[in-house]
Amino acid sequence: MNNRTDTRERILDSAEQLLATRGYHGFSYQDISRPLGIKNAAVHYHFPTKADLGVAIVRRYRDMLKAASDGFMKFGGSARLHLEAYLDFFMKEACENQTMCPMGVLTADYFSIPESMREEGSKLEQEVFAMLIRVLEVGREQGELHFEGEPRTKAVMMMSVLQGARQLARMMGSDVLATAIEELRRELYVEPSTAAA
Amino acid sequence: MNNRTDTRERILDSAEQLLATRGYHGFSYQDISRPLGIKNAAVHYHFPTKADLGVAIVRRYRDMLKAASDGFMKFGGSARLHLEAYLDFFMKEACENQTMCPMGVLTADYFSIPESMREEGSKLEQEVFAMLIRVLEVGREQGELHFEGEPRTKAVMMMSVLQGARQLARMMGSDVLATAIEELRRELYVEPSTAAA
DNA sequence: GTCGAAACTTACTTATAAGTAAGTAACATT
DNA sequence: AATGTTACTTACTTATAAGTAAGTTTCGAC
Repeated sequence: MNNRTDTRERILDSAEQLLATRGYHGFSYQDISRPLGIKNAAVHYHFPTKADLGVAIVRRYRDMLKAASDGFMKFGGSARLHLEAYLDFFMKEACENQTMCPMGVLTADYFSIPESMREEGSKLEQEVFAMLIRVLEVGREQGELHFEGEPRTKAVMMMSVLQGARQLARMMGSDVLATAIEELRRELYVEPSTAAA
Repeated sequence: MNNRTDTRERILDSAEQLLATRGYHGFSYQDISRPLGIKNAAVHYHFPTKADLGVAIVRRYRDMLKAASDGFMKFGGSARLHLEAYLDFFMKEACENQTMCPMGVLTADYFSIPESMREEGSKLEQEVFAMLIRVLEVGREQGELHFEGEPRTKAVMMMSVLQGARQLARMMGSDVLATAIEELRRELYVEPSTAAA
């Protein structure tokens, strides 16, 4: 059982990395099995089809995000700190291996991935979106975050910027993502000039 | 010669569409040849390798953008109208067939496309980026556009939002992109509140 | 009317992806 | 000590992608 979980988990780790780097059609079972020193069919044992594997990756990512978010709520949970944690995590993940945002992968390959993966991706998207909106709402109430208009609109802008910048950074260099995140922080944290003077 | 150009151009049209819909690894020469009623090898005649085809698609897109931008300059060319033309074009292209932004495709598949395509993509990126920065600079001087900070930073944000929102719209629906573009316009066109009251 | 080049088609080859069926080693249970 | 289940491996099959070599048609120039 220890061994079982181990191999399964290692496959998922490797596949997640490959998916985020090369997209759904950009890697094969061989790319997973060879570096792990196992056989192709071993991967099929744990994940009969590539669709199963894809779904499992997204599901695990959802679980991880949920756990991280829940864990954060337990510590008082200021909206600003919650957001900071997310941005730090996002930035670190992006810079370490130049991967795409998981939502970026899913939307890029959207019309060529199995239906089951699309469904799982849709759930992830709704959860991330809901989380962001919630943080923005609470943050504004707490006076920690500042923005005009609907939280939903701001959430759309933030998700788009993060995903877009992370992808652009692969081609243009990581400072593009750093610039974008810095600007997002500035917009949200600095109070509008009405309070000044 | 008429016929030559015709088939070549039709191949490019079809391949461009496929690339923007399914990514570089998501389509094959068959997907191109079959609907056109030609043979697989006919595609290879015009584009010996898939890398050649990919490069040609990006190159043609660059040429098209350059022509459109140049054409716009001839008509007086207010920065705001130039930007409007680009946003309209972008929105229309996205909504008609739920394609990705060309830069989105290139960055998503970045580590699994041929080197030659990466180089061509890099040129496209620099041109789009330069164009955007220029429009922002001129627009601010003309008093048509309003934003804080460096034009480069604003350009990074805009490119990221456009690319990110266009991809997210494939999963979440086209109103996400509409919302994002509307918000971009609002930010740029509405003067900051210091001028009011 | 023939020659040659352009624009293909026919008919392959080679590699790889995804998946399966049958067998085996280890270990856990009764 | 036999039995079964888990976690694999070996050895395939099938499909498809990418590319190539050689032949064919068309059509304009000479």
